[in-house]
Amino acid sequence: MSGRATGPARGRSGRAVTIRTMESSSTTPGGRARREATRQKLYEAAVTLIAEQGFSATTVDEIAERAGVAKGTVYYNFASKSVLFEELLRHGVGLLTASLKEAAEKTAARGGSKVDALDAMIRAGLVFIDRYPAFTQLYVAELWRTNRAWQSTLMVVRQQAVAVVEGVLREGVANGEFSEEIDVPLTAAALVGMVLVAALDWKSFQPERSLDDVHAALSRLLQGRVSGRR
Amino acid sequence: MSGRATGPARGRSGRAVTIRTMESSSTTPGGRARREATRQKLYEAAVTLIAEQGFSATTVDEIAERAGVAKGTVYYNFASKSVLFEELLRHGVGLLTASLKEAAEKTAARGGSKVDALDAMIRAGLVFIDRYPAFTQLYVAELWRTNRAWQSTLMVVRQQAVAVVEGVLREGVANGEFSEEIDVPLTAAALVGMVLVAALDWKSFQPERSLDDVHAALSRLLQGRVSGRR
DNA sequence: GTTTTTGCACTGACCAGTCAGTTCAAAACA
DNA sequence: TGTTTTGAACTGACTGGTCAGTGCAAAAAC
Repeated sequence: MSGRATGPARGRSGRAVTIRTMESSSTTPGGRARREATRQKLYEAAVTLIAEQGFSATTVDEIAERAGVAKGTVYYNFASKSVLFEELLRHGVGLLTASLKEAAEKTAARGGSKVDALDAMIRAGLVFIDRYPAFTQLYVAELWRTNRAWQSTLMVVRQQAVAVVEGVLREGVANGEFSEEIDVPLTAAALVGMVLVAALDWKSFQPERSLDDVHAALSRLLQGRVSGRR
Repeated sequence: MSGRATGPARGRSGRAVTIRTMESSSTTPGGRARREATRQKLYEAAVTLIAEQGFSATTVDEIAERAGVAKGTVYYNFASKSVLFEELLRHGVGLLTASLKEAAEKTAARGGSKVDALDAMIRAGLVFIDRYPAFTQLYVAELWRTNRAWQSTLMVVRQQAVAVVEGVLREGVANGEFSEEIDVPLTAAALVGMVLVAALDWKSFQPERSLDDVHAALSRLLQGRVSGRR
């Protein structure tokens, strides 16, 4: 409604300094919840679009439109498109890590074995992917890229998640439940990959299958019940 | 011959055309072979750039520059950037599929079990990824995307590769080597994922490890020798 | 009163794809 | 043999369009 009746936009000559109102995520008694809601909407819009098309092919205009928000609002809330994406990554992996940890700890509290813990984490991973398929998709697509701005963010965040699996494997080796010969980092990566790829395939190519079905198949593989009858 | 009977070379706006000093290129193959060589150079340039940056973030100018070729040559050889990429995908997955098939067949000819065949295919997969890490990276990054031009190409090509694994699993079920309860497509996807993710992690985060090391770790997982001592 | 959002015009950089012109190996010719 | 012609392969400046990010005043929310 407003806008631009008077005062021509400044060209190159009068390059005005960007005056961005303070980011300060600190104490904002005013519309803290409101701002948070806007950011959430932007995350949700961005995650699906970027999962479908990739980061570069997704425009800020699209994100704003899908979030039902003005483009200016995107830049009021995030310094740039990349920053929005990085925070999205951090947020998403944070959820996953917490979920994995919880699964491992609950199993331990119940006195379960380490295989049980791994199994519980597989399920937690599947539940996560079931709930946030787009995020998972986007994460996998970006994980092994190099030369991108958010590369370091991604590494940190990846390690947090994998470390949870590695921890359980190491405890299992320590208490004799797992062979001492297993390669912890490699096995952890393989397990994560197994779940990731199986789940993405599930969602992409046979979405009618139930989570329990998929979980059972992966459990069987984990416990070496593939070879050998029954 | 076209134009240029008189005066210096001119572009359309009268700007003088740069006359490049000719590389003598005495060993240049002429005719068809030359074109094929150009396409090969373009594939190689494109595969690494797209693996690093993604499809949309990679420009045709970059690809041409890295291939040591003019931009126009890209469009002389491929209808578009997408077509170049699609042919790259087809070419790469073709190599992988052939390699997996060969591994399975050789094992069968040797009278090996189906687990042996799976193990041989794991190794073949690792060898492939070891040789073409950039292609693998790019493939994984694009596989679960939707709304992209090459979506259908990707599906076809994926199915070719996974089908080889599924075939071995089915044969194993048929001859009683594998449990009848296993879910063939899901298990195949999980196995592929296990190898893919473990290998990409290997290449990205611990490239000093030997292929045998990685293979041993995955073999152990396949044969259920993780839980249980020794 | 302050913070957040809106709406939209605007800029500058970047980029896919085009096309008039150039090169050269091999075929046709002398 | 040497010379001319042909046309597929290649070149790179250029075009038309797209998009991230800016600027700002009014309005809405708090």
